[in-house]
Amino acid sequence: MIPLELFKALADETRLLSILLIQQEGELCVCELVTALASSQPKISRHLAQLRTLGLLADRRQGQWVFYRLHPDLPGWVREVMASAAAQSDMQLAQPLARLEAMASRPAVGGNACGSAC
Amino acid sequence: MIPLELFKALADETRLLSILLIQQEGELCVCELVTALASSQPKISRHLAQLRTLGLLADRRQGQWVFYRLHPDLPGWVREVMASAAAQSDMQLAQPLARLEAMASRPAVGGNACGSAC
DNA sequence: GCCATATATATGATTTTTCATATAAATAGG
DNA sequence: CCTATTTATATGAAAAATCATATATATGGC
Repeated sequence: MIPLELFKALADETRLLSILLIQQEGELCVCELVTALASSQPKISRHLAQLRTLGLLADRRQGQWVFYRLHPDLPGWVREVMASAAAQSDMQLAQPLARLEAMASRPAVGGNACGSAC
Repeated sequence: MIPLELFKALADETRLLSILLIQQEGELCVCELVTALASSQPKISRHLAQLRTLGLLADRRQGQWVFYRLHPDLPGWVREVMASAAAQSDMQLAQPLARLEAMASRPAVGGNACGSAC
């Protein structure tokens, strides 16, 4: 990963907000990002696949859901850039975070699909 | 300037290398960047104008040359992002810097247009 | 079969590049 | 001083390339 590749990856609103939300929440599935960003499922899925291919995100399948998180091996300078951006993104993240909180049933937290068995 | 705008500005090879070279050298004119990046003059000029319009660069005309420098009022988080990128860009900057050094007569240094009178 | 996710194709939109030309300043010759 | 001529830079317009989105289809787990 060279700087030019990172900046291209972060130069799209959907990808930037997705990665900042994932950074803040630790892990999010596709359907949560679809709700948070009020976008279509194929659109979100395609951008997440792009970030995964680049090595910025790692994914984990849990039943019907695929959860994305920051790739554990991210170099320090990449984390630095993302931290600088995150510190300036309160306005951009407020509404997506509100929609995330407002989700009736979120996978893997509170009332998730497997109930108290998980 | 929001993070998305900065990342879009840095997501082009010509713009990224231009701004990193300017950061390292302090100030460069258009013709020096044309040589360093081995690109066409209109191409360089357009990208510099874009960076100036965005507030990332400031320009100064000195005779026939126009010198570009980092805008003095750049916010700290922008400088942080650029510093993280610069620290990873030795490979990308090596050849452009070599071409810069190899320029027969560089404006405002060594043998410039006004000779020893300046 | 249903739900969540992924992929393929086509299309629209934006970005980037090039070409030609314009402005502006220094230089040389009369 | 006046008028080419050269060098440096900028810009309008068009072509070319890239990117993003939508639609439709496919896969995989329950």
